[in-house]
Amino acid sequence: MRMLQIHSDGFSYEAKRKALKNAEAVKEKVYKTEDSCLVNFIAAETTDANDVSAAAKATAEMIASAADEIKEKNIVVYPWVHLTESPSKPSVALKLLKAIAKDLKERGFNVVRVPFGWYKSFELHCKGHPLAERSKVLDISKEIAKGADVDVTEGEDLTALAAEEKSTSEFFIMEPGGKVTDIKEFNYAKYKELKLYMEYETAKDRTAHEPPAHIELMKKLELVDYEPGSDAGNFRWPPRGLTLKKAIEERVTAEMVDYGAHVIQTPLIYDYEHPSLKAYLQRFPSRQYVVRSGEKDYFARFSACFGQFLLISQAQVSYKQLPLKLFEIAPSYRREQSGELAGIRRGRAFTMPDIHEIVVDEEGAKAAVLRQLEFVEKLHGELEVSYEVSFRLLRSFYEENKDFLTKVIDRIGKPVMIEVFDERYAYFIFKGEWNVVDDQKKAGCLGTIQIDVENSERFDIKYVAEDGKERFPLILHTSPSGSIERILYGVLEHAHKQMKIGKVPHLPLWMTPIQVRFAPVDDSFVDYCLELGKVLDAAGVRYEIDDRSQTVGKKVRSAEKLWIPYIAVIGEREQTSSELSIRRRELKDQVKMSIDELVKEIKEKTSFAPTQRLLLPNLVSKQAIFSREV
RNA sequence: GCCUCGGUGGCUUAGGGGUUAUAGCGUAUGCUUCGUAAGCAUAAUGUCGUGGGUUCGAUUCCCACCCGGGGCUCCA
Repeated sequence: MRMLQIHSDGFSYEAKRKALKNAEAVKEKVYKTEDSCLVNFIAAETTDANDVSAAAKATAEMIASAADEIKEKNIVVYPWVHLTESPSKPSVALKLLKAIAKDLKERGFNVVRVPFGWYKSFELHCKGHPLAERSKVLDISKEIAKGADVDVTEGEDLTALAAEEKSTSEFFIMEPGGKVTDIKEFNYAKYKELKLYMEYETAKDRTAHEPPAHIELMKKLELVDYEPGSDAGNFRWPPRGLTLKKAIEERVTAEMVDYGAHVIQTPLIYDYEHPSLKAYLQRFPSRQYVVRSGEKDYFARFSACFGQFLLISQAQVSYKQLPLKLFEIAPSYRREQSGELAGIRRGRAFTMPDIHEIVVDEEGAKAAVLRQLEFVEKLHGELEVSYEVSFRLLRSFYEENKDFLTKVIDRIGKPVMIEVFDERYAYFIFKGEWNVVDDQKKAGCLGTIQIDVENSERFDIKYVAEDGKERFPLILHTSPSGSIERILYGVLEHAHKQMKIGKVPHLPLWMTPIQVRFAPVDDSFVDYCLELGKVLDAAGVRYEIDDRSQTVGKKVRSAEKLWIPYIAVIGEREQTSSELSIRRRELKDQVKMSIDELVKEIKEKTSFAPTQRLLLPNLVSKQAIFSREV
């Protein structure tokens, strides 16, 4: 929408002849007033078609505030297409103008709407004061992206926010066996981290004075870094970090394949106008990245739900295939508020392993939760971090399923926090969360299992039942591990906590980019290192050779600063004896072993993880320095 | 989005309305060929976040914007 506003002493027009076949019918072709008025020449643009009523409301608001500033009660709404180079269709323009006029009348202004689709003559007399001539531009698609203050039109459902506000919750701790204790009464002596997690969840003051510890670590270890050329909260992954990221992705994918998932890939951007997506989006305040393509706006997905739901809604699904699982490593985007961003704990771009499991009914869903618990617990264990579990349940579901919940908590094997809420503010009736607590006592949610009771209908996802009829299933939304970024955050924060209590920080061996570093004592042993490297290549062990011409002390220091778990100094002794001298980080020792024994030890400790190649040259002298120190 | 603190070579950082803006790490070159956390010497590298303003003069003061930290709100 583009608008030219003139504060005028008097105004008149005369409709001469029709410019459009379907021009408005006009009773009075002539209008004239001597009263002062605010004349608004308005052109509707293509973008306004995205949401005419929102554009109308925003425009009316602009006019009303301008009128208030100049204390004017008389408003003229004048269609004037020539203000824009990308006019909307006439029908959109007419709808917009009518809606603007209606809105302004409701605000108590005297409104004259000049007929649409005519060639007209007009006269006005600009008052010439500083506010008498103004122009305004509105791009409603941008306003849609901003979300908050956009009008809600017919049939839309924005009840989520309101429901969340008035929803009341009860918090308690449930132990294996089913014992329930109020969160304030519970004895946390043996459960320090659970206490921290509970305090975080229920705290009013979340003040932290230091930057999160993982931010410095992620740069120093050259794993991941901010990209200043992108939007805030978008990261770049140099090769060490990318190796780790892919190792985690492949690990989770392998687990999901074992679980029986259909592994897929779906688009990054989606059409705002798609009926199912529209209904889904309107349930929530919008936090999307908007992507403009030609005349249309798309949004970057904020989870894998859309693509997976659209794919499965058009697939043939029989009860025989249930429970049916779709899995995707889904790069996703959420335009979080700037103040919410915190390193890789919370960014605007993240990589979410996301599985949706389609089940027949609530019984099927509960059975699926018990199955999914297994891999969620297993994967979190492999991250070598401590975590706290919580469940959030709708009261009715909680009341009817206490036995089920007890079974779940028995499986978890330690006390968990329970929140029971009275009003369903989102699509789920059950949500499990696996959380890490960082050094700032803030919690970050990794894995999650949710039972979704409303999206099969919204996305028209059906299966054919035994009786040949189509039925809506329930859907479990699950992230087996949480986003890769969040995992790394958890791992690094855990390492930092270890450091603080005097332990050696480390990355889990299976994900660490470099498992072995060779430090030849001088140039002449580089060739022997290359030979040893071939053995590691064959075994799928990631290594590098520090072939820079430096002292051994300095090479060891460099490897230690990168937290490399196995450092092998290679010199005359090693070459002649074929025994390696290995410095093991975690055990803080130095042992003799053959290359085969080294391979065996590493392979045994990482047997559960798929082989991931190192994604940069093995020779350190050939590696660019991205953000590491030495 | 709002409040608040910050941004000085690749990184960490000193400084401050006025001559040529520090230092360490890293990098380059030369020497050193070294045995488990820093070998020696020399050199290069700065539009002091960006844009505008005040001033004889701005990296320093003011404004706007961008980026980062913290907080509020938020976290489908």
